[in-house]
Amino acid sequence: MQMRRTVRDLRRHNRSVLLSSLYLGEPQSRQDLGRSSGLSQGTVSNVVGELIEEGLVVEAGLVDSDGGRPRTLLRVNPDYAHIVGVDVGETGTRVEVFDLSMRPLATSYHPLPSARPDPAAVVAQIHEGLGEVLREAAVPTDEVLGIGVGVFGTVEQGREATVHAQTIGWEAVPLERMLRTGTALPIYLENGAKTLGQAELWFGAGRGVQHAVITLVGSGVGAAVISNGAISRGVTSSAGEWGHTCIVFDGRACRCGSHGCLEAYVGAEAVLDRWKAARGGRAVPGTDEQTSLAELLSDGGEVAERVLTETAGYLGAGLANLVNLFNPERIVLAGWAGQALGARLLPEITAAAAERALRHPYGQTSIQLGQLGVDAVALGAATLPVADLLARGAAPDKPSARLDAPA
Amino acid sequence: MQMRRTVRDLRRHNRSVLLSSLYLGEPQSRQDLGRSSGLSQGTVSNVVGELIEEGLVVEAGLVDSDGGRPRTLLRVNPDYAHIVGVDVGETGTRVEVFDLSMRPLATSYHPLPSARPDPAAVVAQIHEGLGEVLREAAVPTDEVLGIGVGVFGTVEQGREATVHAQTIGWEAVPLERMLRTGTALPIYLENGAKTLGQAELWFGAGRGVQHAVITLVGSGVGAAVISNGAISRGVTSSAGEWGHTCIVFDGRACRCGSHGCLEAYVGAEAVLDRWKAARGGRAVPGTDEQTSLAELLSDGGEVAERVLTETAGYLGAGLANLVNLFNPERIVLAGWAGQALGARLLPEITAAAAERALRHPYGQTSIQLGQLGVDAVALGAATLPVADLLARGAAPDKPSARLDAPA
DNA sequence: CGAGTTAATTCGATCCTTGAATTATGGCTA
DNA sequence: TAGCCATAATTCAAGGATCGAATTAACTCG
Repeated sequence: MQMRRTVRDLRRHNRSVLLSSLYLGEPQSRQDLGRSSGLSQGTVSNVVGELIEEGLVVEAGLVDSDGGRPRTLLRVNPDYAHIVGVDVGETGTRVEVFDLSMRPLATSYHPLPSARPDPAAVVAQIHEGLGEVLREAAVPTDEVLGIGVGVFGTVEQGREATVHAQTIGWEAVPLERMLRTGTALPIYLENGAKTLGQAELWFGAGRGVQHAVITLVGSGVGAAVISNGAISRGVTSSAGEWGHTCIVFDGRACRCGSHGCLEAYVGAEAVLDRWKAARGGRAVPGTDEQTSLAELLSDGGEVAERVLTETAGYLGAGLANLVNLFNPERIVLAGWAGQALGARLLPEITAAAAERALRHPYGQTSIQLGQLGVDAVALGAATLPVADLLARGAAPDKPSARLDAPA
Repeated sequence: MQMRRTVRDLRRHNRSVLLSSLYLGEPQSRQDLGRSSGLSQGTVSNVVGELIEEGLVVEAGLVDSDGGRPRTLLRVNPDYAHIVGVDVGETGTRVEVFDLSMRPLATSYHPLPSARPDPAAVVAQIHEGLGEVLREAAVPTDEVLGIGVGVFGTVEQGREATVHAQTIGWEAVPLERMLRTGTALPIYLENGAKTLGQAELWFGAGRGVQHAVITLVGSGVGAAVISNGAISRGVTSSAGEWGHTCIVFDGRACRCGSHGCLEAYVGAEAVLDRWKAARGGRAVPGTDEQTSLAELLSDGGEVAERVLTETAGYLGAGLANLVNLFNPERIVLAGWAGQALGARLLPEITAAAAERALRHPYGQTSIQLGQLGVDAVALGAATLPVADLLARGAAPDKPSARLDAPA
């Protein structure tokens, strides 16, 4: 039960409502805003005036009517600020700068030095990448709204976010504090699966949806659960570990230490393992997981097809569980392996899910492929500072960008 | 993104905050309220004055201080209104009246005439029970805040709530409209597992917790997921169908038509089936499910123990899935079979869950037995009108109960 | 070029919260 | 028993926000 206090919070909230509507929707006139928000014309005019004066919103053309003053369309000013998105993946670190409309302006990528990287090395890479992209895009630091970081492992939010990644030996790594040593910019840390989910929610296959699950199938398996338009985090932000739900009681061993996890059946590594086993132990073709999976998908032989059919069954069962537990409007199959498998097997996968889910909630769900590709982790990370901007209705500090307004 | 509008919504919201704090917490003074809500003394005084004038809140004694004016404690007036809670279960219909503090005043129970009851028959039973309990408790209709109904099956909220219950052939039954024909009181319809969850959340094992899952194990298996202090519903309110998540890929047939559902392993009926199979097909002792399960728990023989150990394993795996997906602070094992199994097997169950859940989220969760028993479905149903009262900060219509206040 | 139409702004009325000052209510001590 | 002190609760002017009606702005059409 959050508490609102003074009449000023009202204004903050209404700014937030209008700003969000402009950012997430199409350009709108003041009239449209009034109708959709329920605010009176006068108030909309007033608030919008403030936003324009601060440079957050700009007028964007007129739409002519058949007689009558044409409405002026409004949209968020893409040049109001820039945002940095960072994707700390299992193989490397990608840093990107965006303008406020999420157009990418510059990118940098550094592969990780080892499979079990030292946190300090990762932090150094991020700082380095940050300098590179800001220089390349010629963005001064004080025009950056904030830095969003999507990282593998569990991010525990608190006074200072910490990262847990059992598989590579990170235990309560104070990544936020470590990052702060190299920059004064606001830092937002979040699990990579969740940032990708946020990206698909705002700009991809989940647009406009209030209840969704964005699944992420790569070598590992995860999910971002969106409930009432917001990501579910649970008490220590580790909700959504779909990959480690048990789907075959006492089944195949999983790298998490348990048995029968979904990841141990549909994660890319697991799929290839099962293929290898089905080939009587003969190594699978391909030089890395991605090419091997491509080989499997194009093999066409009886053994490969059987492995794929089984995979579709397991994945369908996993999706059916999501349908039954969360009753979402939409399920998005994302992640490199998910996209690859889905491109070929989506009919089989949805059929397997339909067979196992309860009829009624299944009928309310559409299962789609992700639209943004894997790079979307950095994009999603960059949405974190923006989400904060929208929620506050204003940038944290900058009091007002322009002072050349009439007195 | 809900939109607040005028400055009056502010007042409504602050009323709601103070009222909720008084209802859900201990009696508090105006000072305490100010501190916990962040509102100024003056506003608290003002709002509380209104609430007292309307009869919603009463002063409840003084607490003396060491020198200085003693604070007057405030609490919600238990006699401000009454609430009716209805439990439409698979075997019968229970109707109860409560005062606002949820003290039960009268109860009525009608067993269902058949295993596949006609909706009209159920509605007639409810109306009948409603008349009975109001008469017995001598509560006039206009003192009833509303009727909460917890019903088996899925309740789809919309303009008018409808009920889907695949297993007994109810398809989009317009129960709310049917109930309205017999009474003018506000009606709140919700799935029974969710109302029980609400009861445990407010008054039982989930008190004060923001992220919880209340599981309900009876003949069927369900759950209520509480996220940020509120029940998760999903897009058509059918979220939480934990019983029909797949836990053994292509395992035992479930009555939902799928295979390997959790319910097909740990639902009371399924447990007894497995016991029967383990006895080589010999019927199990006991006249009904409840007594049979009690026999199983007290049998002590090797076969029975094996069945119980397996049950603990399956249930633990199901709970581990909840831990991984929802990252709750607390999991409550409720429902008659859940309570019975848990009373004896909780250590085994939690051990099985610990073995399968991710270490970090599991460490954040405590798994407990339900505290309220099965009758809590009606209690939870009765909380629905109260929750609405708290959210609005006032009763929907009644403008002001007392007019004998000073001008 | 003026009438008609629709968009946006302006401004007084109303409502709410804050924060300081004031009033209320008790214990303690001389 | 009277007066002082401490704490609780109320009162009230100031500041801020929204609404709604009236006004001003901008454009089309005949």
